[in-house]
Amino acid sequence: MPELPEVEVVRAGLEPAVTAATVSSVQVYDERSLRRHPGPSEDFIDRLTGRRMLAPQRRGKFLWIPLSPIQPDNTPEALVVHLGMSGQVLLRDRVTDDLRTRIRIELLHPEHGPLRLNFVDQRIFGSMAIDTLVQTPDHPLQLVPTAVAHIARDPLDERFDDAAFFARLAKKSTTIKRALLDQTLISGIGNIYADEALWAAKVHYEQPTASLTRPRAKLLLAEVRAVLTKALAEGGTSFDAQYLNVNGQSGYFAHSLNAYGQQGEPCPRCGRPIVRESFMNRGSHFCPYCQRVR
DNA sequence: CCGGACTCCTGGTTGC
DNA sequence: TGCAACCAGGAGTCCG
Repeated sequence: MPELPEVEVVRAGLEPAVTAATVSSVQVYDERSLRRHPGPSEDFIDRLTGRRMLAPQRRGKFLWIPLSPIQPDNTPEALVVHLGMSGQVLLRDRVTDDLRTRIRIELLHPEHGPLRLNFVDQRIFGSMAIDTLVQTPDHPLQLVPTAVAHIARDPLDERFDDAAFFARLAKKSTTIKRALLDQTLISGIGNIYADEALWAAKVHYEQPTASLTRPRAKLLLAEVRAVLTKALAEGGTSFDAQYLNVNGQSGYFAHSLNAYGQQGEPCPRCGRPIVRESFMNRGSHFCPYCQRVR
């Protein structure tokens, strides 16, 4: 279940390997991984083959690799990757295969030579697509894929507007976990880090956003950043020097979780049992004593 | 605007 | 032991 830290680990791992590399060939083994590509797989292959890749970018859980334009006046395009629930982008040498590879992209890098990207995805909730890049409304020089245009900046983005976020929270009539998972409000947070940040800030997942005091909202945002930053630091430590095993799941369960999946276990703060409740078709894990609606 | 239901999907786990 | 039912959830869509 890759969230912001896992996706950033993938982005950072891909950066030195794909930047300035040229796509020599593309194989699509499962068309379902192109669900979000506007066209048949032949179109995906045609538009990607021969293109040169630029530095990978990320917003929230979306990752994209801008492609060098064929003509200077062409509409800028990018290869957009979403890992969904189980997606991985594995950076390999030219002969390594991986089980459940849905799409393979062969690259030639001017310094590193031939490389291969295996897009592996067990559950096929993830996808690859070629998309056009458009301006972001709040920054004329920054481009994002059209599929990402509605996604809010993430809390580790230096242009994330804390005050605007608090103002939108106060105006909404919804509950806080729903808001944290709303990628148009704040991006990059999934079920695991939502539960972890709420636990750390002692906020109940059904706390109405409008009644969350400003100090508590500030604390919650700080805990969101702390949880994401800590996970990022732990996930970013397992790089292999020669061939980076860029793995969306790496380090995921290595870090200690205080609430997520801990139902029945003692709350690390008060010792009372963590409870799991069903919410939004997923589990919400929390301490009923530490985290109360108020 | 809001929330609930539904869709996509497969492999590990649970239950009979 | 074997097999079916269940469960996990990110994101989009549709509907009331």
